[in-house]
Amino acid sequence: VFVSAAVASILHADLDAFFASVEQRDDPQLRGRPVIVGPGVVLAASYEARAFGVRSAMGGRRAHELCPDAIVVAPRFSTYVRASRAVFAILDAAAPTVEHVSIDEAFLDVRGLEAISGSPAEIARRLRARVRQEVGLPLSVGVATTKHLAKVASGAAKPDGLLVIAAGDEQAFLHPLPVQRLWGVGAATAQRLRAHGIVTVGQLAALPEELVMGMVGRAAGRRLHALAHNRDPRPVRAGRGRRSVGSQRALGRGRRSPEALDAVAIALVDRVTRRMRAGARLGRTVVLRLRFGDFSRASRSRTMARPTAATAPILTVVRSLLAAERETIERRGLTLLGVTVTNLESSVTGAQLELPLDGHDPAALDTTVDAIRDRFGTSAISRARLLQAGDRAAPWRQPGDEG
DNA sequence: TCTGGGGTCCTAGGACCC
DNA sequence: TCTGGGGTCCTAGGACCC
Repeated sequence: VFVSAAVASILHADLDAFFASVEQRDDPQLRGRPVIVGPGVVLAASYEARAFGVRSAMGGRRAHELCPDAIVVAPRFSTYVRASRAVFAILDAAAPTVEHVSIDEAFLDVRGLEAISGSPAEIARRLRARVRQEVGLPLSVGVATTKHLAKVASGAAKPDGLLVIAAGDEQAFLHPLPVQRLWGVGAATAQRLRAHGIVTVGQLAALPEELVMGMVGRAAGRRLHALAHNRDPRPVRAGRGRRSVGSQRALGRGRRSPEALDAVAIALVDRVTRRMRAGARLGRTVVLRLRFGDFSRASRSRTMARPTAATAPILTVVRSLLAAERETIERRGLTLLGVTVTNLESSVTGAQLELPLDGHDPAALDTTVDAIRDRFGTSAISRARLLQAGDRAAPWRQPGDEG
């Protein structure tokens, strides 16, 4: 399906400096002042702190040098999750198709809502006002014909702004921007383009696709060329599920005994499997992430015969992958250990098989969907909707399979 | 600047299958 | 004995994003 909206009706909603804004909301003394959510690496910086050059992912020491007067507060993740849920409740009520991208970001497709809710710009204005009034947070919104441009627009609208790129104005907006503003262009790709004298989106757009592919690789080149021309066929997808669940822990420089490492592994596996069970998800591939004493990285993975969310089999795999690296770890030291489970599928396939697929009885379907929600929680329902819509990509177990 | 924690997608080679 | 043409799945690593 190639979705290309004739009018700008895709919204990208993005909470400004999310963690830092929540802290300023809850402590009036922090308002108007540089706030860093830390300590250690900067998780979020208020706009007052950003004015001094402080950025997220920056080391705490560097941040202190740039902005010695910043107030550093410890993160309160459960408060952020609550705030995020309150915002998403408002977004979910505003459009039938809302794609949750991360804790502070979402796409909305508001096509066809003109008669009920007004123009996309009016919907965006109302969303911003409601989030401000009801949750107390600044929300920036970009409106455009594609997801990519809506995201670029919300970025340009920040802080606390709204920017609508009308159909037909795309190239004029896009072309003067630096290439880094394109989705998927980071330091490495920007450097490669700069080596060819390409700095702006306009310069990139002037090149034939083959040339761009030669500079940055096949897939990336194709995507960049399309984005520079504002071609982005990705539709807004309701409630897209996550593809992996992981947890990791930095270990510092000190040496750890195999027993201490095993204790960390147990804690990581426990965290990951708990989250999988809470989300009714099973996984088949276990990835062990390692970072050595010199900060080089490696990953080791193993795919199991059957998907699971149980602690024991996943811990067994993690232990065996870890044991195979023992010598390397002893030689080079270990500064980070992580466990990620991918190849996820929903654990509710048993219930899915009970759907009356050939009956087309809406009442029976509703009953089944309600039953699934009661047993497995709302996270299972997005999957059921996808299947209802005929999503062939969703895993579909055969009746003879176990589980 | 000595370094968090959570993710996504792509590439490439090898094993294996018909 | 040598080899076509099509494919899937797994593993490891890299770039990127918030």
